[in-house]
Amino acid sequence: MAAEREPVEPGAGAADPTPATVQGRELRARGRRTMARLLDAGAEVFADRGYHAARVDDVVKAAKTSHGTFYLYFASKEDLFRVLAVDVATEMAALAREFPVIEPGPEGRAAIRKWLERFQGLYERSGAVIRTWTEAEMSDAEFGRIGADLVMEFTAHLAARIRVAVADLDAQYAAMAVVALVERTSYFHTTGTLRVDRTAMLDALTDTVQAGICGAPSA
Amino acid sequence: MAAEREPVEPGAGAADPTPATVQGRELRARGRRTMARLLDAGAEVFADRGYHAARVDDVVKAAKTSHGTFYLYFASKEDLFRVLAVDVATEMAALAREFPVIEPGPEGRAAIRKWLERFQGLYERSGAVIRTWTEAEMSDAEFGRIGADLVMEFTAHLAARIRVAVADLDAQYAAMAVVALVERTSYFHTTGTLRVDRTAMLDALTDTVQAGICGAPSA
Amino acid sequence: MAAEREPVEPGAGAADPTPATVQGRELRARGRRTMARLLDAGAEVFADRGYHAARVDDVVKAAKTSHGTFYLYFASKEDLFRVLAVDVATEMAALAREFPVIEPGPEGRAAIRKWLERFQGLYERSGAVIRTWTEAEMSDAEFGRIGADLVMEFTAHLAARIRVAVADLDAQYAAMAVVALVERTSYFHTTGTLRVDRTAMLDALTDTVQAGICGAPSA
Amino acid sequence: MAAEREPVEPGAGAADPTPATVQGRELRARGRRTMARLLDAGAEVFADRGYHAARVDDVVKAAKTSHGTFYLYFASKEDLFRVLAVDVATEMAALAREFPVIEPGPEGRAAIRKWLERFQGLYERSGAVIRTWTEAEMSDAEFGRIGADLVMEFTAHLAARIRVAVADLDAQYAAMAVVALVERTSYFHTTGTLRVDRTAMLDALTDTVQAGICGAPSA
DNA sequence: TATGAATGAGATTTCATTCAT
DNA sequence: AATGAATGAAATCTCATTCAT
Repeated sequence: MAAEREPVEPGAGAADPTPATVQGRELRARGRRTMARLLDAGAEVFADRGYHAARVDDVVKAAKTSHGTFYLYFASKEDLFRVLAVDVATEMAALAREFPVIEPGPEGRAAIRKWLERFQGLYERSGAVIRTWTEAEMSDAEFGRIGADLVMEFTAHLAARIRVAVADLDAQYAAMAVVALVERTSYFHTTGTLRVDRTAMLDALTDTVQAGICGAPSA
Repeated sequence: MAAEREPVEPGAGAADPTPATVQGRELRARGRRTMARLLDAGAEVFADRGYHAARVDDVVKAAKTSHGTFYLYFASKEDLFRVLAVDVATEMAALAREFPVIEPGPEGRAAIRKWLERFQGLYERSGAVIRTWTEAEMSDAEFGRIGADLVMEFTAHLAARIRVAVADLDAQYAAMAVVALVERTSYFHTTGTLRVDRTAMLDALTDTVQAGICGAPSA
Repeated sequence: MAAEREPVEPGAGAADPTPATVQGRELRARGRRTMARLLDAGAEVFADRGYHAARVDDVVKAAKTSHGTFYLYFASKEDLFRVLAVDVATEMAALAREFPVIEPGPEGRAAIRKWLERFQGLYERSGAVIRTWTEAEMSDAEFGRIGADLVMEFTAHLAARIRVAVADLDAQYAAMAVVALVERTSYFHTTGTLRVDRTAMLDALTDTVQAGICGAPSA
Repeated sequence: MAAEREPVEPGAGAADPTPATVQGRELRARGRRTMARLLDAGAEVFADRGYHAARVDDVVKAAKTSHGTFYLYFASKEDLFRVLAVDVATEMAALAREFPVIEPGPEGRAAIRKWLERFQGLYERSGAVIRTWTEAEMSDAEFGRIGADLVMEFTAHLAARIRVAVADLDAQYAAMAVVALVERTSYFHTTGTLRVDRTAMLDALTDTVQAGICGAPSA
């Protein structure tokens, strides 16, 4: 029935916390606040219950607003998720571009360590969204692509850096190994599957990455 | 939903492909065949669509049977998943117990390589169920435990073996690293996120594990 | 989300009161009865309230069944209406094919009169569906077509018969005039807009048609 | 819906394009312009989508104004429609009063022809509103009455004129036949169901009316 | 043992109308 | 006089589970 509504402009841009336009409407200050509340609520609810179990009702309750208002800002539950996902993916990609060239010695170690710390921070905040990508069996898988694409981009950036460091290693593979290591470690840590001290974990991770690529422990 | 039903005897045992008793009923030949069909169908459908998107209707269609029959064998959709999950978890645990002691040199390499190949095979067959654990936000979270428990057990076994090999390394951490590496690599490979040749992937993985633990590449 | 359900086979055939297959399922006796109840209820509710105001809830209440059941037989409210509409359209078309050759004299008159009576009967039973076609602004107008097509077919059949009777009259136009006259008269009568006795109305109508085409009153 | 609101002064008068007072407020120049825009937009949107499918949102967008403003001028969507409908009904009634006495011969023919042309013009402009009356199943049916009343009035006027012309014919019925013929023909023509040239259609219509009432073609 | 049919709670989405500035 | 934002009742549709044969 709905049929002839103009095609809903996909969620929103990305970088801005709250965009100036949604679904063709201009947003004023109040509207922006409301949208921000919805985004926060969405992130929280998806984190708590996962994509499927999350009901729009939970989101609007958390945002202290109404169903009607929700659909003023997002075309659907999926749309909300997409906005959040694209945001996180963008942040991740930016972080990947800042992955340091791996060098032996204490300076190299410090650089890696610092980067990992940032990654872990991001994961702690947005891990729920990231993990939900795995529920990729969402509508038409058109969706799981966001996750897969990100992994590819992420890996590519890392591989570029690693190539600089060690020529005779399969950089592509190494990059993937780093991604696997870092992501899963953060995953196990954040979900509490593995109870390790955060600092200890980051230290170990740093050593592994450096050693794994430079071929020898830095100590 | 399931609400107030008397506690249903949990799905089935584990090792046997199809058990002799379900929900208090004896199973004859025909019954066993039906159950087997349902299990196969379940594995396939969960693999294709993920836990939430999988409908009981899809399962019974794939098994060429009816809704009524489904509930003769399983107390619920969750019950079916649990049975499948426990099966895989059991296999995984068995595999973990056979993780070889890591040794330098070609023999060590061969042992690792062989083990990894088996893991990869298992993952290829049952990865869907494994990945679905990540949708852990299922009812009562009582469910995500299966996955977390398995990871712990798996890691523990590996750590035990590693401890034998290299005393002065944080075995616990190393084990987790191996798990992360192996699982994610298989994941990326199976889902097609990263297009690598299977053999090349296993070779690289083998090297990494051996080097990572023994401190030097085997060549 | 729903996404990948097999395309819903459009309603059903037409001529049979209740078809043997819906949405891929075979129908047994009980199923047929239920479907028949739903069709009856639908016709009634659409008649009472019109397409838009009719709620699925009204239909299932009238059919003494549940929402779930409704969607077992029809893909949507629109689907139900389409089935009813196609049924009526088919009956109408059949009736049009039986429109008599218009002849002067008492026999001609009797033939016309008899046909009009049948038309009026059909209209009385199914007028609600027919009138609803005017609400043609339903999804994509793909729908109003059923009505428009029927009018065209109807008119074409009549024109063919009229051509036989009077060569020098614009048969196409005459046919349309007859359609207009007959349909609206039935409409005004059925809705009570014009309170005329049924017999008187049919008599007058008969005279008009005969006179209009043969050029002179039959008396 | 509207539920328990105090009775709102019915939309507006009728004859004036835009009245000086709405809902108790005086209208200045700007206000009048806004109201005119809303009326135009309403006519257009109702024509395009029909009463039910028309959303207030469509109307305000077409009028380049806001929801809030809409309710400054109309108590409800229904109110807007009523205003439009009453306007058209008034025009129609006026037209009916001018229906000529049917006389044989060229002068009679010309008079009829002229009148029909005016009718057709009006129908072309306002047909959408007229057709929407058929969606009479609006709230309380209090609404379909407008249409039915109009038809009655229209028919009554015609009957009066016809009575003058031919005493021994059932004038009441003849009038209805004319209404049916004229309205449906215009309908089929405007909606494109029947593709006939406008002039040809009017000619044929004229002949039919004259012949139908005077008993013989004018030629 | 098997199955087609039925159920109904619950999830998403729409849109006329009101509010606050 | 005007407007963007908010509201929430109501409608459609889905699907795990139970029933009756």
